[in-house]
Amino acid sequence: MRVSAKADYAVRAAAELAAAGEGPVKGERLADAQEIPLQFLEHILLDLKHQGIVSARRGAKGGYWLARPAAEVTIADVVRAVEGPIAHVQSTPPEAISYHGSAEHLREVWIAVRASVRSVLEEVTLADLVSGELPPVVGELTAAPEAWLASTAKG
Amino acid sequence: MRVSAKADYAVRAAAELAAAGEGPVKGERLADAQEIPLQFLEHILLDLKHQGIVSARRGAKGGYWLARPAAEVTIADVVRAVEGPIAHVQSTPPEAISYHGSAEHLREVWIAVRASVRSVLEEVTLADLVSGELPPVVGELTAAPEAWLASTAKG
DNA sequence: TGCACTCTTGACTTAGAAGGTCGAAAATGT
DNA sequence: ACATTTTCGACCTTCTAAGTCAAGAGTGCA
Repeated sequence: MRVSAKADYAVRAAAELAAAGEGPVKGERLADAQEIPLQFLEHILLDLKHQGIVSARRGAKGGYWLARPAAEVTIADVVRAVEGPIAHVQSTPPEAISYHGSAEHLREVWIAVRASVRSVLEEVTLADLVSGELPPVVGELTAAPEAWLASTAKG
Repeated sequence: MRVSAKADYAVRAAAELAAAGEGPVKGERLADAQEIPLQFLEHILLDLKHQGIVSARRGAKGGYWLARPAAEVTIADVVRAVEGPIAHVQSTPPEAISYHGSAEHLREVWIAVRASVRSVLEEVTLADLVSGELPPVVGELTAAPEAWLASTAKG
């Protein structure tokens, strides 16, 4: 249940592209702006290209840009492009696992976890992210002070 | 954003212990009941012991049992015992990361993700899990048909 | 005491991900 | 046509996840 470096980098790079607007942006500029290792970033951008999230052109005036409008790309799209499906259990979608005995209802729990993650990541678009006008669900979840603490009351 | 085999196994073993009640249960019986590799499971149970979630005794009448009542152990406790903190980004708690430029608001998004995961995992106790009477939040999140689909409309 | 039983611990193996290096391919401007 | 710029993709190293193996140490019973 952790967010990989790859996913974090991918979203940051995509945000930078969303903010840049139309023209192609060089990988090096993205790497500088977000302090991401350049070579690693280019692998990530390649993944994003294969998933149709960014486009790229080589050569002197080349670079990367968003293949779709920033308002139509969600953070979930970006994360899935580099990490694969969200909230899989043992590399298997939770609805495809059958639990036995006392753990029978665990499937519902994992599905609820996936749904709750999706409720955030599929609502926030790159346009929301760069404008800072995040959808209501984010505000509701970050309103409670304990949301900002590393550990909760129970430890 | 995936659930490790270790975490899944840990919750299943803990559920089995919760269902078993008082007496010590042998590792082998847990492994059989939940189809978990025995040697791997015993490493996991050791983690759970170190975190004070289970107790153990060696010898002929030995085995494992829950150190606390099943209604006082949440799934979040179990997951944290084997995976470490929930929803960390690049092995760092999201509130400790500072994002620059266009990605400035990404921190709020990751914190919202963590809060949403916690809202499920910290609500469900082992007692809830074995009885099948899951708290309302799970029912709400699993009610929508798309929660049960591997991919959503947008892909 | 001795012994069978079971947890405890550490070393080891394998597979894949994280992160980085290098050379080739392709597009642009002169 | 040619040099420059930048993406593209193969390869390599380090680290973690997942799982195995074998030996050590406490517990109960005869």
